[in-house]
Amino acid sequence: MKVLFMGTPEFAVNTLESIIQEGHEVIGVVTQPDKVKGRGGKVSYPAVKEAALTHNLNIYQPVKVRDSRFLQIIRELEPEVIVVAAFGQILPKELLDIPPYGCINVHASLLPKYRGAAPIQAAIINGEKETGVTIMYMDVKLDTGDMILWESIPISEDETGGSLHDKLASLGAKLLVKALRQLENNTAERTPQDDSKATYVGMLNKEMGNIDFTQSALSIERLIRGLNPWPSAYTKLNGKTLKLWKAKVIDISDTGQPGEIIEVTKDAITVMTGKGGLVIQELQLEGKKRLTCDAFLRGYPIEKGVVLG
RNA sequence: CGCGGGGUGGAGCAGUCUGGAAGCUCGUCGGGCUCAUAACCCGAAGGUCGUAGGUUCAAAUCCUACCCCCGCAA
Repeated sequence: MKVLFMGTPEFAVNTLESIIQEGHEVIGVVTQPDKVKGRGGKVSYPAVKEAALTHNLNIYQPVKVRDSRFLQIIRELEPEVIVVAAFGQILPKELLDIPPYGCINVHASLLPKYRGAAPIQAAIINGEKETGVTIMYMDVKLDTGDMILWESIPISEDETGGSLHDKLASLGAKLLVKALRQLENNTAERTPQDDSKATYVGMLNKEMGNIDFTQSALSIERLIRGLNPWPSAYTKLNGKTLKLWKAKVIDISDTGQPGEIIEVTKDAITVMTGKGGLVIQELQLEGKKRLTCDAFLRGYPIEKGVVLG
């Protein structure tokens, strides 16, 4: 099929590659404009653009896809189907109506749960036992379209946002290709979402990683995993940002205030929370590398009684 | 030219301001103690102090350029 692909970050790359491998004709790749990123204000390309470049595909980077000139360009490409994966812009109805087979989307959750921008991390943070990927037809509202295919995977005890992202990205690619086949054969089904069960999650931002130690150790631990590797969960130690990368919940009775370091051994720091204790196993001080707790303590002695936050 | 921290035996750090013998906490190896140990005691190996120049009698330390890692911002 003649496919127009729309996507931006790493998550979408798997899907793009799979479509190419499957032998479809990718007539164009639409991605977000280049942005100034990184230290020193260097310009970097979206991951999808990098991939598109290596395959010599036509690349479009409209600031707004709803721009009429851009819509005209798309019409002239005459795509049979538009595949969208983590693109980052809302598609207007005029665009959705262009391809005869419609616009289909790869979404990293089991819809109607976790509609929106950061479903992968949300599933971990909320302590879900499983999550998955849904392939659906797009409509004008956000992630509300009829579903074609979905598949679930379990969330393991040590799952991080990064590890789950990778799993779902490859699962999503697999399912999307399968859905394309069904579209071609006219065997794709439409299952409406149960809107009454819908939940929404917003974009990830730095602020949500600021650890509130009055929360339970359980939910803090999930936050740490969910926001790993980005934007990461953090607190403050002696005025400096301290990122927490790995921790373990322990059941202890109340001693000390939330955020207080109640025990320091040679290779672990235990912090009091609103409910239970949190044993920090891996952390990173501002300007420093990510370290295991024992390595950190060798060069940065910490006293019991110090309060984080 | 976005702001800032840093690169010192295998790990994490001190030492740099005020040039003058390579240090600390661990790890590793050997020995001892012990019923035993991740504990304790004794000893040993292991370093181009990011790279290249410069200043100096003398540079981890001062000057110049470059490379790499990291936090913020985006």
